Amino acid sequence: MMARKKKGLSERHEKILSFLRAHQKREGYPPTIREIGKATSISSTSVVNYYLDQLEKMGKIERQRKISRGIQLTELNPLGEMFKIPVAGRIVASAPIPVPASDFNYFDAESSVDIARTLLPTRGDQDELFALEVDGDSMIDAMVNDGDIVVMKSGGEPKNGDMVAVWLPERDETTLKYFYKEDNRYRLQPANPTMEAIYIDKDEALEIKGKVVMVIRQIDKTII
Amino acid sequence: MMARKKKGLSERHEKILSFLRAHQKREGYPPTIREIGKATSISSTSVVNYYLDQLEKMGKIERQRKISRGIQLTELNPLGEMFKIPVAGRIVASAPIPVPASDFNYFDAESSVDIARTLLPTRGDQDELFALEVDGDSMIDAMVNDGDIVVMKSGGEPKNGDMVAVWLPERDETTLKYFYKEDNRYRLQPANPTMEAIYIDKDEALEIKGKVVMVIRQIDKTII
DNA sequence: CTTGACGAAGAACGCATGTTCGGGTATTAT
DNA sequence: ATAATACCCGAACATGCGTTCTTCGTCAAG
Repeated sequence: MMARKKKGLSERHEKILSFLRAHQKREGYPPTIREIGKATSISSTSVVNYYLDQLEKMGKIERQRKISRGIQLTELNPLGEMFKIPVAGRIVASAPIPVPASDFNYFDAESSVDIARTLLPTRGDQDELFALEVDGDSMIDAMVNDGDIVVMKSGGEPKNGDMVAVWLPERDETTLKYFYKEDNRYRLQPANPTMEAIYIDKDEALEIKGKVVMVIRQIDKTII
Repeated sequence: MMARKKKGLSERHEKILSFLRAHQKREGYPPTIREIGKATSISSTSVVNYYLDQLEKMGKIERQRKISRGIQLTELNPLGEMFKIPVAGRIVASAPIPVPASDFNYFDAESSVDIARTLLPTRGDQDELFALEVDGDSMIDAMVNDGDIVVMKSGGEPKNGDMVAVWLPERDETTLKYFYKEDNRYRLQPANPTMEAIYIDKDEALEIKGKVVMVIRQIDKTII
């Protein structure tokens, strides 16, 4: 008896949208007009169609005319927005980083993490990405803890300000630091601002193993 | 002239599977039998159906009979792989946490992060999840830095060992700590093992705003 | 050679599903 | 009051699309 002419989404719009979400998650494919009708107590397919047209104009959904179940939520990233990144191994301060072979095209599903594309640096070959699990507390000066997952990108020259994983052969040490090239040396700055930078002479060996793109800490890993 | 009776996946099986993957990613809904046929150079729908039946027996796909486009890959987690988590605001040491209203069913696309379900705690209402962006260096003792994104879960009693966001009214302070209930006090343990715990008497006020589920640090946010 | 399983077509059949149309009833504007 | 909207049926219509039936060629075993 009301809720008319109220601009924005009406109750039916909302119900349809949430049904679309639910159905897609539950079944893996979009519903038909009639299914939407049943779920939202709309008896006529034409009314559903009427609302779908409105939702499309509002940009909430996208429709493929003439094809069955051709309805997608624009908000819902059509799966595929995800990137599977292989976990190449563990990273410890006392050992070099296990950089994966350059030709890993398919990887074991067991050892990979899924990251949404929206969280990854846009552009750039994401095939060069790999991940490492941090072993031990030795990276604490980089604000990285035991069990954290470090996503790295191999290849490419590090720019000033990049966080990189470096292997210092003369110290037998792997470390994560912000990288700065200075006149006669490299400055490796810890992420933790309360800690001091270390300096590496230009003639001292230094191997940049990759650029750190992201750090993930899963605190509650409850299974079940 | 060969490839017959070779158990396992034939070339056609592979082609169909990869087309299913591609189509789902590209269009957001499964293809029809005829579309599969066209894409894999199979002229007859019955042949496609023949292979689909085999793939279903092998457990590679799941079919909803009689339903158009009722084909799903089992490999691909049928329940939307990704979870959109609303970013409720920023978290600072000097102010309480902005916990979102309990009835946010739809949220602005602009302020949300996508997290793969595989990285989130299984089970449990994921509707209670929300995210906060860290403002400033004040959470360094929790190994959390400026700009990090903290994913939290509201509701539920904190268990010993959980990392929680607490608001200490008597100190006007928000902090992230591991939570331990001890005899006459609460012990709030920093994530950084080199730092000391703080103790809160049982009669001192303490508000647990949520349980920290995940911390994400995007280091390279390069756009384009 | 015959038989049967397998791979493949093509066409017909029929339910599934999007589209359209004529006809309603409120609410609001003119 | 009349007209203009916005909402809402229900039903017919026209494809879309899964299913099934018939036929055919090939290969391996009996």
